[in-house]
Amino acid sequence: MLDHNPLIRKLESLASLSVEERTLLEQVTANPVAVAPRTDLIREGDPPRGVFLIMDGLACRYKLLPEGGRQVLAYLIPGDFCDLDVALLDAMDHAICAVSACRFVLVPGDTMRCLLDDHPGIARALRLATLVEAATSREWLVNMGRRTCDQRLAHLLCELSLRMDAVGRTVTDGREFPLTQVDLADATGMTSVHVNRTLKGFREQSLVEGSGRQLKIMDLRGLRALAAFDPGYLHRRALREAP
Amino acid sequence: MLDHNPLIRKLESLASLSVEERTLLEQVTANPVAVAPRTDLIREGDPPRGVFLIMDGLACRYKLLPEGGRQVLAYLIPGDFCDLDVALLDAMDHAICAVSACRFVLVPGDTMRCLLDDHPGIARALRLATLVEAATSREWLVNMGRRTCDQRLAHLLCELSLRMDAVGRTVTDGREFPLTQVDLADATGMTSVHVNRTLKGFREQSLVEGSGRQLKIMDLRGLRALAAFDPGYLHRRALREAP
DNA sequence: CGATCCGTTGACATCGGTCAACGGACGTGG
DNA sequence: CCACGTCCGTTGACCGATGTCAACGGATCG
Repeated sequence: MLDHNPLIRKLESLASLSVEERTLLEQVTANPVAVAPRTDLIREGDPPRGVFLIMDGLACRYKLLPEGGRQVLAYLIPGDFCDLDVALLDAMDHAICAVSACRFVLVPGDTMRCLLDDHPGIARALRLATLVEAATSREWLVNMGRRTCDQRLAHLLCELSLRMDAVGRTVTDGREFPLTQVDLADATGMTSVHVNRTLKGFREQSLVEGSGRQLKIMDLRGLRALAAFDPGYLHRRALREAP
Repeated sequence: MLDHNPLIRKLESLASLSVEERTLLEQVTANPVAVAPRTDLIREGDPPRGVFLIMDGLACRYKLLPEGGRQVLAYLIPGDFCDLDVALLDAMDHAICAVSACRFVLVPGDTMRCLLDDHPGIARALRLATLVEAATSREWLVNMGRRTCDQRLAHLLCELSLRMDAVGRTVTDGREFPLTQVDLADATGMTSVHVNRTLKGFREQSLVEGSGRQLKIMDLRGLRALAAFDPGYLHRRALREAP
């Protein structure tokens, strides 16, 4: 019963949807836009134009620093969306960028209001998903504040592989890993040089194989142990007893 | 026209409320509960019992690590509340603790639903406040990932002083600073030893005076410059041109 | 064919953590 | 009222994890 539509698949894992609700979601997501890797969907300071909904590929939220650095704040995978109520703000406080080639839908504020106000099942699932994103953001904070670089990187890999697997888009099997070492560094508060060294260490411990687009997780248990990864914050019962 | 009720004061700064809406909020917040410093309002793993609404004092969200560390995820000041939709989750993924003596209200799920569904002005303001909290959480991520310890600590002090001032509860005037150096360390991913050294540096540069409960910000501009503090993420127009 | 991006590696510097000790403030119980 | 324990702030000595700088090679693309 796994839907091919990542949004519906994700929402069904969080709440049950009626047939009409599913149909409505199909309609809303019917005509995604494709963009090339490294395309900004929206930049910091821009007025929000609606809710971005990722249908395919990998995107990220990020902020640039005056001194030139970049901090990745979250990865958005198929089925993810940016804040439901962005329309209430007059300016984005961060940017959203396609990391790999992406397909996405831009849902206008009116449509969102309709989804949220007139469709309790959808509203419930969307709000739940938002809570999970907030929890993920908090977990990243723990990661940055209290873990070593080894652990941070391992944690990110665990989270990414788990979330991607959950929408049927495995990326850590050695064929299509979408992140460069610079991306990993910007997400974990590390240097790309140190990401490289850390991955080398992982390879020596047989935790991963390959590198670049061929990165492959060989020992998920090992990575999880290293990172003290506890998937509870993702609030997916199905994931708690995942391998 | 500044209300004494911190919730109403905060929400009025985000959206306009009708007279009935204000009255309703007065009712909801009429009987706060007082707790001693260092009391947990709710712990990680507990089922949510409603929405906590801070009326007085300072609280924080935090997580404990298996290895024994603690990461503070956010500070909640008067007028702040935890996630509006927590009722949808079956377990808290983090804890909430009173840092100083606090007064708070626990708003039941039903009451929240009523506030959100039947009172558009309140709903709008509450959702906006939630977006600001998410933005703050992201800014903390930037802080942890891309700034030096000096900057991190300065940034936290700037944010705290700005937010507290906005609800009329100045804490950085040398009389009632509520955080210990351990608290500051747990929030910034530092060691309390290093917080101490960093504050000493701030004193030597005349950025602050005193320490402990007497910490006093002497040169807010200097701290802001050091931290590259840009209050835009707080989305308060009134704050952008603050001193 | 040159430019560019990305991964890789080595040498070196340093920020910030660890460990340890101490003293003052405060509260509590005898 | 005193003695003690505890929490918090403070400081010094030490060291290791991680950043910085620099160079190089392979892949990809126009």
